[in-house]
Parts: sequence; C-alpha cells; structure tokens
Amino acid sequence: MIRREASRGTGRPTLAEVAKLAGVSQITASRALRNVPTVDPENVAKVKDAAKALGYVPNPAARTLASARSQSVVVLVPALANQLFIETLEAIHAVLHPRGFEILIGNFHYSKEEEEELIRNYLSFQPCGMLLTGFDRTEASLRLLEATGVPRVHMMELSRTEDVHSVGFSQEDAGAVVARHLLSKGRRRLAYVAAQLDARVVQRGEGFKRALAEAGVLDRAVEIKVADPSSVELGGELFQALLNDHPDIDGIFFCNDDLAHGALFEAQRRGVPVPERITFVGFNDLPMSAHTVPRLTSIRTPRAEVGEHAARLLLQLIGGSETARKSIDLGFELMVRESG
Amino acid sequence: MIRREASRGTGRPTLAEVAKLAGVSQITASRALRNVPTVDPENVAKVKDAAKALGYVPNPAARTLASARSQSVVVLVPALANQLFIETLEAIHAVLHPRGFEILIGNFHYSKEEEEELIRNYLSFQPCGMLLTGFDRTEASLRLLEATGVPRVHMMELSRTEDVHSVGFSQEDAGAVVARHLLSKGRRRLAYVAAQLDARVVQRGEGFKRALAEAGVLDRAVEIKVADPSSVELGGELFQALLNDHPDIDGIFFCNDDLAHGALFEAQRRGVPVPERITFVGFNDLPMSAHTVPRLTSIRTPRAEVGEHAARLLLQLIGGSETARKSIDLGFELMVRESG
DNA sequence: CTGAAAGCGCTTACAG
DNA sequence: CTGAAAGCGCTTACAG
Repeated sequence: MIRREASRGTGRPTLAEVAKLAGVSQITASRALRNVPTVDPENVAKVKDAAKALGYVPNPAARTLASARSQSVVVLVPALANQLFIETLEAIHAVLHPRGFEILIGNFHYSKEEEEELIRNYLSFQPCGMLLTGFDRTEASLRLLEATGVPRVHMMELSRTEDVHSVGFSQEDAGAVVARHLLSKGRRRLAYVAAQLDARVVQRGEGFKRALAEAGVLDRAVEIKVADPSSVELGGELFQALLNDHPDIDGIFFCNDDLAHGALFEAQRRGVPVPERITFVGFNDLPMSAHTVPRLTSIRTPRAEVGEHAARLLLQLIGGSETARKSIDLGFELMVRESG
Repeated sequence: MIRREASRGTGRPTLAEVAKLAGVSQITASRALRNVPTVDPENVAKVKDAAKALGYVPNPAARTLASARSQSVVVLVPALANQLFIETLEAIHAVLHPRGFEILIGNFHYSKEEEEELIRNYLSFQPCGMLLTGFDRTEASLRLLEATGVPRVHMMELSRTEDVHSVGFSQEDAGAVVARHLLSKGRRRLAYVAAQLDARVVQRGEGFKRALAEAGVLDRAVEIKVADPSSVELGGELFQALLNDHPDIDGIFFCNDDLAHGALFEAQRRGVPVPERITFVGFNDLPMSAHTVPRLTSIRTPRAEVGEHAARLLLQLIGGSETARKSIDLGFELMVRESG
C-alpha cells in the first residue's frame, strides 16, 4: 500500500499544522482562532489564512478535554410534541448556533425524575450553559445544578427570588386576564379545564380562580383537572364530561389550545353553539387557532421571544457579565376572536 | 476559602482512580467498563464496584479524543414544527439513549444548503452514526458523507440502489392508493394540492398521477403546487384558490394533513359540504385528523416505526454487522373516515 | 487475559 | 504580545 492513514486520530488537519504553516507557535494559533484579543493582528491574519488553506476545523473533543468546558448548551424541555417548545428551541438555536455553540436538547416528558436523569447525564458533557423550563424539579436536580455552577437561565416562568435568572411571563396574571375577559362578556358560571398538570398549568388556574374570587363568582366555578397528557381527543372528552355534569356552564378556560380545539370539534358535533351558548378561551395561541371554526380566543405566549432572550441572557452569563438582568418579563397578549 | 478546586480538569473521579481502587491497571478498568469480553469476570466486578463507589462517570470528551469516535448519533430532519419528525425522533431516542448514545438533532428547514452546513459541522464531532431524511441532497453533502464513511441510514424513503441502507415506505405507492380510493368513491375530477415541495411530496404526486393516468382521468386532473411551508392557513388559501379556478373539482389529495385541516375549516366557512360536494384525503394522519369535523381520511405513515427500525439498523452497522438488511419497507395504511 | 507506554488535539498556567 | 511545557482523561497498539 502506498499511503497509510495515521493509525490513530482523525486524519484531519490539526492546530499544530496550522501553526506551522502560519509560522507561529501552536498556542498563538489557538489564541488567534479563539479571537483572544492580545494577539498581534498580523499574526491573527496569518493563522486564519493558514486555517482556511488547510481546511482546518477545531476538534471539539480536544477542546473540551483541555478546557474542561464544552461549547455545548443544554436545553431541557418538558415536551417536543408541542409547537410551543419547538418555536422556543428554534429561537435558541438562531441565537447560539451562529456563535459556535452546540445545542443538546433533552425532552423530559413532564417527568421530574426523567429531568433529573437528563441533568445527570448531560452534566458529564460539561456544558457551558443550561436553559431550563420553569422551577419545579427534584431536590437532587437542584443540588446537581448548584454543585456544578454551570450558568443557567430558567424559561417560561418568572423567578420569585433574586438568585436565579429567568425569562418568561406571569402565568398567574395570564389566567386572571382570561377570567376578567370572560366576566366582561357577561359569563358567570365558569370552568377551568386542565390536563398535563405541570406548575405552569396550575399557576394559570390559580390566577383564573383569584380573579373569579375577586368578582365573587368563584363558588359557582368548576374545575376539571386530569394528569393525562393534553391532546385534541382529551379536549373533546373533557368537554363532554363537563357538559354532562354541569350543563349550565357558560364559559370555559382551557389550559392549552389543544384541549380547546378538541372541545370545539366536540361542541360542533353535538350542536352546542360557541360562543352563543358557551364561550371558549384557549392558551398559547397555536397557529391553527386563528383558523378553527369558530376562530379561537386565546392567550398568545411569547414562545420564540422567550427562547431568544433566554439564550442572549445565557450568553452574558457565560461571558461572565455581572450586569445581566436577573429576570425578564416578556408578557402575553389576549387574542380575542370568535369563540369568546 | 477552605477548599480550592483543582486548577484544571473537572474535579470528577477519573478512570485512574477507579483502577487504583479496584487494584487493576487503568486499561483493564477501561475494558471492564466498556464490557470488552476478554476481561476476567472477577476484575469486571471489582472495577464496576469501584466505579459505583466513586460515582465515576466517563468523560465523553476524553473518550472521543482518544478513540477518534464519539458516542453521538446525528439525526438530520427537514423540520421540527411537525408532529411527524418529533415522533420519529422520540422513537430513535428510545432505542439509542438506553444504549449510551447521545443524539444530536439537526433541523435543516427543508434546505439542502442548510443540511450541507449541518453535515459539515456535525462531522467535526466525529459521530459514530448518522440518520438522514431521504436521498435528495447536494453533491457536496454526499461527498462529505462518503468521504468520512460514517455508518448511516436513510429514513422515510426507500433506496432504489443497493449501496445504501434505508427504512421507510413507498411514497409513490401511497399517492397511488389515495388516487384509487378517490376513484372508488366515484370521483373523477381530482386535484393534488401540495406545498413544501420536497422529494417525498413530489413522489406522492407522481404516484397519484400515475394512478389517475391508468384510470384515464389524468387529463381532467389539476395540480396546485407551491413552495411555501405547509400550514393550516395555507391549506385554506389553496382550497379557496382551487375552488375559484376549478369549481367542478370533486376530490382533493392534500400532500399533508395540515393543508387538509385548513381546507376543512375553509370549506365549512364557505358552506361547501365535505365529502358530499368534495372529498378530502390528507397525508400522515396526525392525531387531530381523527377528530376534525368531518373526520379526515388520511394515509397513516409509520413515523415512529421508521425511527425505531432506522436506529436499530444503524446499531447493527455501528457494530460492524455485514448481515444488516439494506432496506426495510414499513408500508402505510389508508385510514378511511368521514371526509372521503 | 493484562499492562506500560504513547498518543489523541487541544488549552492552561506560567514565564518572559 | 508570545511560547515551551505540561496536562486534560481516556483508548490504541503493541507486547507478553
């Protein structure tokens, strides 16, 4: 055989080769490529030219091993089968990928135990930052996070304490806004229909009930909560159950649009006029909600914006900025449409 | 401060410490933990006990650097904002994660150029395998894949040649099945409405038209194709346009369920009875399709199964199995419901 | 079945 | 602003 591959290694050009071609030491080449500011601009140019000429691509494993820190950001979400988090992930990606960060996506399926296992596992990759969903997790998860001291930002909810960074909006306030909207439409016999009972779903319900209490109609309100995963099908079933048990309900707040869509289909099948007989309000404002029959009134949540701001905030923390804001409230918007 | 962190490194227990505690050499410890079969079972037990006692977690960066191969599998999908690929990803994860593989998800947004950039980027992580969507990519992408020789499996379509591994079903046949179904319902003036024109959408259309040609009704058929991303909204718009230009159309095949859902809403708004006046058939059978009004007839695609089988096949290739099947046809199923 | 040595490709820490 | 040396934590290749 004429030419043998190196018996070990990747066969790709290395930093040493780049340095040699550029006529500088390896460490200077390393600094130049990482844009360390102390390097002579002339040398930076030489190194970058050499890297380009050789088609040099840094080896992330070597970099991580040497620095004990990867260029990976871990993002933990409770679900993927959910437009919500996809939009958030895309926004995160759009901020971090161009800056050379890798994104490791972990789906914990609304399970704290699964999240704990993911945290344990991903920490072994020495991520340079983490983006987490909310604040509700196991004690062990919390200890792991604190022990490693990896910079992190919590998404979707706002922290009540000053020791963590968060980007989101007030789930409680959003629930209260829905309640006041239904009341303004003259509805008095109201229901909260919820599934997939995570902390945020509970908070929405709390805000909803708080506003009903303030209006003096809480005692007439109904709450249906099931732990099952949300789905269009479940929405139809819960609506049917609600109608059977409480035929005089005149307004429903669904904890998410999926449930509301299913209820909309079921209402139509049963000939229950929406909004005339019952008013529907959803949550999240999925793209489809503007097109259903009738079009669904819903709370538009800033999903993409949460991802974008959380990623930017994390970037500041990774960069060691002390001036980073602790908490960013992005708000929400009630989209009033035909269903109520 | 009482205790300082080590100035370099992770501070985590290392393989050397495990080996020392177990009373064997480092390389024996390494082999024991990787389940290399040649190690004395007694030593394996000692090493595993020591690892457990120390809370040892392998350092993936060191492993990757030393072996020039990571434990990561790259999965490239054209979209995430799409129930389809989420289910596939979940199935892949369920197979690979328990076996210690990390999954790097790349979304190329139906762009071949973006896919090429992702391939280039992810290859620097030295993945041990890749799961790709379909066969339609740039020349440069193909060269990169061939050059590195990373084991790979193509998903969703079936390969026509014998040199690549694939798991999927015949998109063309599925299109033909839809056509024959519409014909069996007495429909003769048919349309194919498609967006997001990737290779698979085109193949479905080809199969559809082939069957129409065989039935002698192709010359009366209409095709609407737009390159825009699919959405519920677009489905409504395309349906409206079709109705205006070709009011006598009596059956429509939508290239995916999202478009069909939008058309269903639009039909209802305009008072066009489905299926009486026009029959609708979708593609993919999203969970919602069984619940719309009317319930949508659609082709159920084996999305989760594709992910599962592709991951298993890849595992065989990674393990060096020569007996792995080249191509796995998982088929599809026409779910006949109310819309046609 | 086991091990000492070398090496993977980078960055850190220190010195100048 | 630059560099020689050491080291990160593993696995490979070879020898026994």
